[in-house]
Amino acid sequence: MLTPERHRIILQLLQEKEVVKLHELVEVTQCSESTIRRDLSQLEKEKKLKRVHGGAALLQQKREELSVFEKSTKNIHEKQLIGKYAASLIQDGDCIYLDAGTTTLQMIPYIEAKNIVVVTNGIMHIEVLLEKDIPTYLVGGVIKKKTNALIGRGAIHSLQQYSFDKCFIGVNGVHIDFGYTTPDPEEAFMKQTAIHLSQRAFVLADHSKLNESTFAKIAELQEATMITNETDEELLAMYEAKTTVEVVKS
Amino acid sequence: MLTPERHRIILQLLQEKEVVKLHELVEVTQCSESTIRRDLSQLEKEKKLKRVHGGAALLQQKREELSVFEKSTKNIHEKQLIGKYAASLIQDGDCIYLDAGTTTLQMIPYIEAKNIVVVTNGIMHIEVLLEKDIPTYLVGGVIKKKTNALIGRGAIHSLQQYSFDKCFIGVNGVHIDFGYTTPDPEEAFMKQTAIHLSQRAFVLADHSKLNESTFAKIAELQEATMITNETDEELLAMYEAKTTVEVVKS
DNA sequence: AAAAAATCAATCAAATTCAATCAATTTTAT
DNA sequence: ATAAAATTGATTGAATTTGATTGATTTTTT
Repeated sequence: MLTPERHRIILQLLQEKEVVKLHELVEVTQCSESTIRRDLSQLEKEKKLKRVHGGAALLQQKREELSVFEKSTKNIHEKQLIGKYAASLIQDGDCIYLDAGTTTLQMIPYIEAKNIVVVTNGIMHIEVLLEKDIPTYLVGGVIKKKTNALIGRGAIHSLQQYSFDKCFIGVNGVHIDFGYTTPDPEEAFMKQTAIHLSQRAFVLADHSKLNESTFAKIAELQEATMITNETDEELLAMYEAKTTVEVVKS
Repeated sequence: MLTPERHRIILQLLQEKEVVKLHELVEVTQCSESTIRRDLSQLEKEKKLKRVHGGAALLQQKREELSVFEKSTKNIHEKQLIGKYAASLIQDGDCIYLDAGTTTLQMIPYIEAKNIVVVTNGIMHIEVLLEKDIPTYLVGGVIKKKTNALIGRGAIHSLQQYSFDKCFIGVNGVHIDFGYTTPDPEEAFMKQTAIHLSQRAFVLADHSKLNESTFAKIAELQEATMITNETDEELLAMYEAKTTVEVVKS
């Protein structure tokens, strides 16, 4: 049996069943495990399917991408709620800065305002923004591999070419004494600069970030409006004494 | 049995069965393996079928369903060869500008030089560069959706912060009178600027680009070394009179 | 948490298929 | 009719594909 014939059979079975076991394929094609494994490897490389333990699975373009960044996002549901609310704050004609990070990424699907312009330092954001036909500017700079964010001198310089109606910033820590913090000083400086360039600044922080603090300071609490989903009244009151807090309910 | 008759039989069998083994064809036509092999080679060259190990397969035009990845790769093989050669020109410690586009994208897997820095305006390039742990800077600017390239005033300004040992530029047309050209003036200006910022400039152009010209001029032929895979001696001599040409052999 | 079972990637040698070459034959041009 | 060109089939060693085997990894069961 020729290679393309096996490939055709594999893909066809996959279309019908969504997932297919290696053993089934061995049965159907009457050739060895090794051969099927090699076929699956190749087809995976060609982006025709996704290998899984025990066989292969269909990959739907969009569902696949979603699951990738679903994996990368703990507390996805909360982040989605926060993102949806934050997106509702954007108004027609706004110039927006979207900070890199998974929380701000969640905003994009919910953006409905027309005629806006978005500047971002998040490479992952680009694809989703362009899919929604939102005119997008990317700041220049060095790419931080771990977070796929643009940072550094070049990024700051590039950012300072703009000014914004609103900016949306992700943080790793929110603390009553230490303010908003994040582990990387370079990233912190990026976020700080964006806040200073914006008329209004919003910090997105799900409740796991509250009362936490990390190495590098971004800004004082009062320099930005905090958007969170924490519902504990006592904690809330404490922060509300220092800054504006908007709470998203589930 | 005459050649056209064999060809007709081969194609007809192929239509019916989608794939056909060499041995079947030997049986049916009653001629030698060698003859059938030659037939298959020729029919493949005429784009009537695709040879595979053990026989031949129908080539479906409905590659629409295929991934963006594959669509983006016309002349992939030639581009890979050119890319591989271009990558070999990069030396340890170089500062490189990589223009957006599929040809320069093909270079990245073959880059072996150590301690280099890459600046690019191609968003697609980033993922591959980071995978190879190459420190990467992205220029800022507005994102052109169609080509995933960063262009415009911001991009130019961002680019001018750097200078390069070498730059590698993709073009759409190479013409003895009109020089290097590309359809979008904004992109042309980006490429032009990069060339001016580089000690040495290389233009990557597979042979389908030769003797073509498009709207916006990038540079004169002599402003960059041309890397191509065209082998026609006469054509080659014509270009070599005007600029340095490096030919990649397959 | 440990053991068992299943699945995996990597490697190997055998079998198949391949491209390249050459001489014999057929076709074509003169 | 003769030489040149093209086509053919056989042969060669090289390249590819294949199935089996190995020990490692993952999943399931105990």
